[in-house]
Amino acid sequence: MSDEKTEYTISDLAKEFEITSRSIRHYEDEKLITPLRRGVHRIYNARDRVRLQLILRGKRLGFSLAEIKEIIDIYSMEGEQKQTERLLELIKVRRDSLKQQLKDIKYLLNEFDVLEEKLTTSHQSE
Amino acid sequence: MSDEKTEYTISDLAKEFEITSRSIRHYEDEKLITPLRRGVHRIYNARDRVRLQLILRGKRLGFSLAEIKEIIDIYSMEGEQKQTERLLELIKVRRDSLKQQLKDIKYLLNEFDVLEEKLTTSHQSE
DNA sequence: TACGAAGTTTACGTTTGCGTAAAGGTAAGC
DNA sequence: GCTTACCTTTACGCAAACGTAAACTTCGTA
Repeated sequence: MSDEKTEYTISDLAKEFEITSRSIRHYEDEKLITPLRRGVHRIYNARDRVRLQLILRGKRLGFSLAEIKEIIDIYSMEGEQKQTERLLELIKVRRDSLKQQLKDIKYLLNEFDVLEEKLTTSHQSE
Repeated sequence: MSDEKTEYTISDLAKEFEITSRSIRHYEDEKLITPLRRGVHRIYNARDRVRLQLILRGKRLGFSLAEIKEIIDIYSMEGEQKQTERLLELIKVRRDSLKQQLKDIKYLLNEFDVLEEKLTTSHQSE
């Protein structure tokens, strides 16, 4: 009845996302994720798991861990009395960057289409 | 009547793309671009300029220089008798990666929309 | 309770992508 | 020929993002 699962060990998450435990500990060193401790062992919850997903998504997009931390911090501050203006500014910058990436991707995908077309048709006519 | 311009110095390109000459030389060290030489000086042509654009596009997408070289090599082999199968395979891998990035970007852009909405309306109601 | 699997900290090593001198060669204009 | 701006190579430096080894500790279970 609970949300899927409520607790994970470091190797649970490492396996699920196909990364090393070392990486996860590194993200913790860099303050991107802060699991609870049961004694000396790290205990991750659903929230931590979502954070890890965000980290990996950010990495796939080419963001540095510092940038990802910035983005994650935006999320963590939700519904706060923080500096709303600053948050909106951060979002704007990030959004512009992502939109540029969108263009780049569409350009490359199109190039691939053209190239593939060229390759398969020339292969056909032999 | 020719194509825009036929020759560029290293600083021409550095200025145009807002990077350092050092970076361009580094890309050459890594075999991503190989300009002609007039004596000891590097001379870049339109083709080199396109390559540089591809390099920067790849970087914006988070690819490593090694990966970008692989992509560029695909282009350079166009219309050859190389291993067509291998090229199609490389394209497929790259395309899958780009499509994943597309998903990631759309996800984040949507999150930003939601977050911005939340921020501006709550700001309004105060 | 003894063993093996998995977890922990500490710390040095490695790769990538340039930055940054150092020490000079070259080309254009005066 | 001298200055100035720009180019060259060589090479050490450095931050980021982990890899990897060492030397334990802890937990499940047989």
